[in-house]
Amino acid sequence: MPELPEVETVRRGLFELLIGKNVKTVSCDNQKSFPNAKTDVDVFLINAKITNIRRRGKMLFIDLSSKYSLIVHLKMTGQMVYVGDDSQQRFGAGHPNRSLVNKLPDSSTRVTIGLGEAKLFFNDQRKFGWMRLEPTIEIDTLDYVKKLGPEPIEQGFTAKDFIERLLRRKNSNIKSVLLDQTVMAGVGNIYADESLWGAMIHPTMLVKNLSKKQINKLLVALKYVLELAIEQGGSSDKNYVDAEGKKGSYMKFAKVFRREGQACPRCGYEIVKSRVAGRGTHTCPNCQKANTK
DNA sequence: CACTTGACCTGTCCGC
DNA sequence: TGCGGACAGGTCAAGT
Repeated sequence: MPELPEVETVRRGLFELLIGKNVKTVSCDNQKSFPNAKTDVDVFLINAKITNIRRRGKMLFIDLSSKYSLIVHLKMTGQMVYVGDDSQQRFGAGHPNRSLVNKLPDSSTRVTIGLGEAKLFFNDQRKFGWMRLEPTIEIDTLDYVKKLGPEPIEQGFTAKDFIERLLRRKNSNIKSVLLDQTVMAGVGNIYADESLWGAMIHPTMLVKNLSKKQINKLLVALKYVLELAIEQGGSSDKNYVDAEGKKGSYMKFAKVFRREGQACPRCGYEIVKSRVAGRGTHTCPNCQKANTK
């Protein structure tokens, strides 16, 4: 579920809520959600102070004064939800978040981190997500961090870089390359479909058959959708919520994602859903031609 | 090497 | 109303 904009939204929320807080208790009810919990938690997590919250691709790093960091991957259905003393006041009576926050922990809660009066819940319905405790200084050397490509929206990521990265897989279809975290980090199914629509490129087009102009247009479209989605607090098609339990509103702006059967906002043709790279894929068959060039 | 499939899990939705 | 199957935004391993 959560892609770069969703994870970034969670990061910003956690940054506001968690910095300076001390971890007091940790409970984990699913071993796989926190594999090294047993061995390291007592020493490096309990009584540690939270000093920073960072993001890389779809991963979160919660840095601690113990020189360890909690690395979190939300995968499809993960949530990091903070509930403090003031959570009830923050959301007035009748606000949907008030009841959501009230219900935690729930059946999807895998890890509960006690922070004095407040609590941080790692919820994950499908149990694909995980958190691990690792020495902060070693994060960049971990295989699953090291292999990540650059962030498409970082300062200094140019069209030249983009072309160079894409061409590493020139014989592949463009959608699977956008989803490849080693090419670029952070793009998932929603923003792959949305950016390809924006650039009027069919997802099955091979990278080598794209013109330079099309690739430039794709980068502009990709940055646009990612930045808009961050502004909108991400996309909540289903499970996703931010650090306060709020849903994101990008889906209101989505042009094709989950809009099969509706009219393309650009040309009025009916949006279709197909399968590309093993994923549900949404396109406008008129704006995005599969076989040009 | 590139691509597909299945696996990891649970919940929901759709058709019968 | 109940049941079975398909499907869901991520990633990895294994197979073709």
